[in-house]
Amino acid sequence: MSVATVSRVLNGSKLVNEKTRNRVLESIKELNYTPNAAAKTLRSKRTMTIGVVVSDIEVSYYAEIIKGIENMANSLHYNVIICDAQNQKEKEAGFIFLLQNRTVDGMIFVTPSLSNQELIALVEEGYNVAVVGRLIEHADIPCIHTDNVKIARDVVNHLIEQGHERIAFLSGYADAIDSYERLEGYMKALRDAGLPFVPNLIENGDFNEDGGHLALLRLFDKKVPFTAVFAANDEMALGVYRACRELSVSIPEQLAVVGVDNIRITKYVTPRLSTIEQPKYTMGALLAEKLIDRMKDDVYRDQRVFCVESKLLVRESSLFNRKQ
Amino acid sequence: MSVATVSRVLNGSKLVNEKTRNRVLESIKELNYTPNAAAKTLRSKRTMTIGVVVSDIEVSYYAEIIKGIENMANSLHYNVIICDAQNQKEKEAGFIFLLQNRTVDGMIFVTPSLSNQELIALVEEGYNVAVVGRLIEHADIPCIHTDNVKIARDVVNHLIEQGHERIAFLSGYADAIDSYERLEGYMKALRDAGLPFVPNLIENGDFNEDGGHLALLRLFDKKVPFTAVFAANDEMALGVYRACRELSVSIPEQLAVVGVDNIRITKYVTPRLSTIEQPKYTMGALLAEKLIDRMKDDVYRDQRVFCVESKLLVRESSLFNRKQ
DNA sequence: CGATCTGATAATATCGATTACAATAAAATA
DNA sequence: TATTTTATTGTAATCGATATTATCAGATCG
Repeated sequence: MSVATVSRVLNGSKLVNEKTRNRVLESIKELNYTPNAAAKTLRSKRTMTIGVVVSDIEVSYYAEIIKGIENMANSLHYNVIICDAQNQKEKEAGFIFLLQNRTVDGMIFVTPSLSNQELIALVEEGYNVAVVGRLIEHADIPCIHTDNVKIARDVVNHLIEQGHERIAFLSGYADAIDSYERLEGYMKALRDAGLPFVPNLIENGDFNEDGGHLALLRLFDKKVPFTAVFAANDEMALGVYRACRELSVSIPEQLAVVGVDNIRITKYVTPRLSTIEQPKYTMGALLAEKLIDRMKDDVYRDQRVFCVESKLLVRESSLFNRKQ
Repeated sequence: MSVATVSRVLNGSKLVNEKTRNRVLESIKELNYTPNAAAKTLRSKRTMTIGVVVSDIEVSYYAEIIKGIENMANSLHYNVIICDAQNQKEKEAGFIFLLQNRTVDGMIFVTPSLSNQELIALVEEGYNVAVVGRLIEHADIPCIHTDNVKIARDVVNHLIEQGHERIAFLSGYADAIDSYERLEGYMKALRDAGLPFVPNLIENGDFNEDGGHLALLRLFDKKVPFTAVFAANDEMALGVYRACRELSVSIPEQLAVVGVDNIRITKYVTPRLSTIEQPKYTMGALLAEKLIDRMKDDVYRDQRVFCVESKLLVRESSLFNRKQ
């Protein structure tokens, strides 16, 4: 029994006699042998690991995506290393370095803060990269994103149907692609309905609760009338709730509120928050699958860009029809 | 410039001439060189990685602990691999196998489902193991836990002060150590206050919302009067809220509710949930520090078991004094 | 019966970093 | 100048698994 034979047995080579194979398997059990991953990796250049960089795992939207990534990867015999930047941009660079260092087989980015340029640079260095939440053109990067324009239109149309005519929009970071696209959808829906676009009804936030809170306070300060708020995500909508509580504004009677993401808390606040449900888990799983796919075989490339469907969930926070 | 010299430079050996060192450093930059982690590990037998097995990362209580682990580990130049069993017991065994396979330098367990026996077995196999949330006697395992008896007493005493005399207790899994110890504290507090212990006021749940919901419904079915509920954790308390909504029982007027853990949602529900705050982040950080400590140096061993302080946060869900 | 082929196994080079030891050059000393 | 020290650098073994090549029975064939 040489090391080679053992290796053959472990890798299911058929060039081993049945008797020898059994003898090897027995010894393996007896000695409680586990192959050394480092040695394997050193030789084969494969870690069977993919690294995931996420800007903040506490954002339940991201957490769900990562769950999808993880389960799919595991079922394909890959392991996942999660790098949580804890909302600190500067940490992300460190994680990328770490992942390069540990030579993961691929990386998935679940973060808005890294630029397309940076991702493309990684690809050019030879890494397998995939990204959630945006569309990168002309690069060999699997992408999964949602139709943000449609999301915004669905929300605004719903509010218009409820009789609202002055609808505020709380954007996220002004430079985030999500913010931009949602603003676009917001404007389109207004235009389609023949409603005026009032720039004063737009406020920027930061996708966090505090940002939503401040943004709404600024909005009230302006004394521009409005009866509904479309928050770029649920966290900001929670900030709106807080502001309304402080100012004794009742939701939905005085102000209708709609968010995006369908995070867990939306079902626990009073009134329950209307929001947009996205197939987060599926997004993660699908992306992981596609990434692993192209790591295996770099000749055949099927679809690279995926756009998933999202759905409006109407709850009490936007159910108060002004038309009647 | 030989490989040895380069290695010496990288490892900060002082056996290198200043000029050579600079020359090496320059080349490293120029070639964009990164040392191969697999080779390093193969040689040194150290991965500079610790594995964390968590029963369910979505439980924000655990998530916070893990954040503490991660930050501390990172600051000590260790990486962390998080293994989320997603509440599936059978997954945990697989993860342990994975961690052995990847030869992490140490493992931290943030899960109630693995038995002490199993953990001790790992230690006997030579792994460095640490555990959150329980106390393991006579084993070389750093532990961090809270004084569950005190937690329960604090809660029950608070309810008694509010004038409650018939206080129900919704336990978690009957066999979980937390359940058992909290029950003990509950009984002690009643006894100390000269109140009777009514076995019918105890119901078992599963530490999840649904379990709390069902447990409370069962409690109501019994027709045993009670004016307050001590839920073994916040998730179960949320289940209580749901049951009360369905049955139009008002909190806190008809029923006072207190939970444990101070998860985020507690501040968003109406009324806000009284609960017990535990220094989750610190627990994680401290445990990681201790584990890494003993991985370095297996001669000196300082304190192995830590018990952290927790604190009652009184909010509206238990603020309705019956004495007046 | 010798030559060729085949199936099974052993030997060995390799991956990249570390490290004990050897080698060399430069400096210090006799 | 010869010799010893010291400082610096190179050589080669090593970690454990894998892939390629070599080896060696038996089987098959002319």
